[in-house]
Amino acid sequence: MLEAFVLHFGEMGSRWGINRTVGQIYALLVINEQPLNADTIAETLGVSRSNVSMSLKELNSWRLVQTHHQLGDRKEYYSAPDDVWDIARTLIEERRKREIDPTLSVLRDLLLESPHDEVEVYAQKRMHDMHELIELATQWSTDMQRLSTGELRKLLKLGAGVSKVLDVRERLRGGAAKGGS
Amino acid sequence: MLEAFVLHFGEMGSRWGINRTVGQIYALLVINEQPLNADTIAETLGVSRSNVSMSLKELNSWRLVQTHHQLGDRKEYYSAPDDVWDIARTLIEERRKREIDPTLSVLRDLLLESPHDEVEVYAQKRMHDMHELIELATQWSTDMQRLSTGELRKLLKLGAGVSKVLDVRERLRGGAAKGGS
DNA sequence: TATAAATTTCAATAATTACTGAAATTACAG
DNA sequence: CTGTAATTTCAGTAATTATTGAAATTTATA
Repeated sequence: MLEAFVLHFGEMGSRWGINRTVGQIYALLVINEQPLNADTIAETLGVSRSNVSMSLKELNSWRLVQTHHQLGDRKEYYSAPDDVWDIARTLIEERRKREIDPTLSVLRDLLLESPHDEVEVYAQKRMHDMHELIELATQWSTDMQRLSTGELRKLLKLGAGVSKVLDVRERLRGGAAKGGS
Repeated sequence: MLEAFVLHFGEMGSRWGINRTVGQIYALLVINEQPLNADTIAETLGVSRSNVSMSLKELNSWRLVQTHHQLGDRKEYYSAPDDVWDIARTLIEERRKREIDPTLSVLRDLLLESPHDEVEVYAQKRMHDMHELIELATQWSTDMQRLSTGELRKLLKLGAGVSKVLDVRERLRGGAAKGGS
């Protein structure tokens, strides 16, 4: 069972541009209550000690692992946060910093250039749309990060139902006017 | 400018487990108003014709491209949807089908097994949390898919502000009772 | 149906990415 | 400090993934 879990997340990781071993190590940390040391991880997964070292460094750079020490033991022990929602939050935040923000920056730069022909005019129109979409989604996600796990859970559960609530609010605010925030 | 855009999305793609050429081709289609044929794409990006063929097949399997024909021309012409929100919707939906759903299925299966020891008890607790999180996020996202681009835009703009609106609703519904849907 | 254009497939190879073991570095108890 | 355990680095190698060109297949037209 533990093995199936670890293997699956190794696979999934590699589909999302995360290397297999990194995925497996994190899966292992997530389902282990006790923090693990690098040697144990290497032995459990059947990979080299140096691979574990590099992978943990990677996970650490994503701020996904916590380190601990056991009394009278010089080894370092690693664990994942207790709350999976925290893990998700960190993952999203880091991915934003590393991939989304640079993309927005590229788009902004290209939108500042003056188009030289019709082709570039259209290209900029598309870039503008993309920029708006990504900006909105990012802002929304950043906003959500501030909510407590409980509030977030409630909100997600409501799903598109929110839309109805908002309609009500709009009507209360007076007028059938559409749009505008 | 077109080049910078195409190159950036080639890079980004490869970070997300999408191969560079596939990313570049799609970027090219997105910023071109006119549909392009495979030869033009190959020439523009400096890759082989066969690579373009395979990449388009891949994009097609993600339902991200539309094909067209020009009168008196046997070549096939490819384009991306007009609305970038549609592109995002399709991308999310496909990724759900291919990656999220299988993961949920694995988690459900493992949760049905009876734990043999304390270690597995804890592992299942974590799997349960993960399952709940992914299930909620997925359901929410599926829900959102149904909204029109306009509604979606409005909702995202509101961000965590929704939370306040919901508080109001809860109070209206009577009682300071917390939780529940 | 024949044929020529267009597209796809696939085995070979190129390029990239992941992994290892050995050496170097760091951390720490005595 | 010194010596040892633990960790990290890194050059070499293994494994994977991407790309190509040639051959096979499909498609459309006459």
